[in-house]
Amino acid sequence: MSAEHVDQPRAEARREQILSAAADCFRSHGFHGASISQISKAAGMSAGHIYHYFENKEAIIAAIVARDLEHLLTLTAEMRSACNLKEAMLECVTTGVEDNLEPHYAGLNLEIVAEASRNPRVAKIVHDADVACRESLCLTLRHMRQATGHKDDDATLAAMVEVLAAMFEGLMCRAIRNPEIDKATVMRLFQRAVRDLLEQPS
Amino acid sequence: MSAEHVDQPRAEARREQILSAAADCFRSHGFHGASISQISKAAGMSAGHIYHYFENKEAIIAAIVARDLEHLLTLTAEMRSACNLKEAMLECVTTGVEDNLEPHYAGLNLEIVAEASRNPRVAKIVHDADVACRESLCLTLRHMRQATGHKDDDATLAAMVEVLAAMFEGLMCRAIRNPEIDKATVMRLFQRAVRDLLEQPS
DNA sequence: CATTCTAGATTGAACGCTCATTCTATGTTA
DNA sequence: TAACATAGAATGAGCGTTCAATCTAGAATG
Repeated sequence: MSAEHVDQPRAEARREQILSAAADCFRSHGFHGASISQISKAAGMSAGHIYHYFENKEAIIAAIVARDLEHLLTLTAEMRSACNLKEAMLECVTTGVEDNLEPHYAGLNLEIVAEASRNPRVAKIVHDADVACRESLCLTLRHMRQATGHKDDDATLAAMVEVLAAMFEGLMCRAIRNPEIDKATVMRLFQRAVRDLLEQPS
Repeated sequence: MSAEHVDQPRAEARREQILSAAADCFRSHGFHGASISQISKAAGMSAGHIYHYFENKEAIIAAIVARDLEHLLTLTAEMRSACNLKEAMLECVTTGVEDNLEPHYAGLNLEIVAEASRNPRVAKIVHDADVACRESLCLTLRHMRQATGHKDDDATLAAMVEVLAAMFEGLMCRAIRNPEIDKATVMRLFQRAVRDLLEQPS
């Protein structure tokens, strides 16, 4: 009974295959516009077989959302470890701006947020991930501010996180609303705005 | 043949009735999750009758999008006429923050942007409206900056508009990702960030 | 004034299709 | 052989859309 036929790696690979195909379909047709049949074709398997790996379509949506937000969590964790070196932090802002201006990234993420505004299951995943991100960012920020001699109360710190988050997330809307955006100039101004926010008097 | 049975006001009212019902349905189920049958029930008429006023479902979506963006256009126009009085402009920021933090407003608008990322017809409406908004805001900004002795080139001005827009639109994401957001403190910090951006050296 | 006429408003059933999901049968592998 | 992987047909519900039939209210007519 040693191996006992678990074959987890294969199953996990199959799940990933489905999720990756689903992400593509969701990107181009939205959560409700994409059908199981479409996803199954993109994943190279039959429609029925999908149900061996996911209970239903909503479970696929939830998995996509969770997977995407996990990525965000690792990003904020990376940022925390890099927050002491000013150049590392500036680089974080740079790649953050670039990522959020990427139409593919923006499209799927906005779909997720829109879905969270009406689907309680997705909402819970999004809320929980956001709490974790905010806490991580808050710690990073407090550290940084104390190092530069500022002393902020919790509410102010939390609000700084909110404004910062709004700026980055707003870029996703901009990427879609204005496809001809001048990334270089925006980047320059954006970095200055972030710096001003982080260095403003308490 | 004087009256000639045009009855335009009635038809227009009926169209509005459908659009308002559709907005509700789209808000709570998304563009593709809401069905014509749902919309017709919410509008108090039969499903078939909807097709006397709209060619198909996509035309309803397009009308909702156009209607919403028209509202945005009048807002930027109002802002232009108010930009000289500092207090009027600050008030614009205040209501702008409040509006974008409103979950109802945020939900429908994010659905629109997400749809624009994949539906060319909606994308065109959104792009055109955004061009108009940016131009209006750009004029307002140039006016304001010149009055305070700054001289900016077009690219910088356009980038300022982008960062400003990103900040406001990002609030919609924040409203949904963090339902317990501390509006008052965010408002204070947000206003300061906007002021810093508008007064920064060229 | 009473009537017919008429054209738009409105309904609700019907159509063809696609959806998400289930089920059964077969293939594969160890 | 036993257990899992997979396909593909079947199911019933719901979709967007069409359409023929009815209603309604004002204009025209006598």
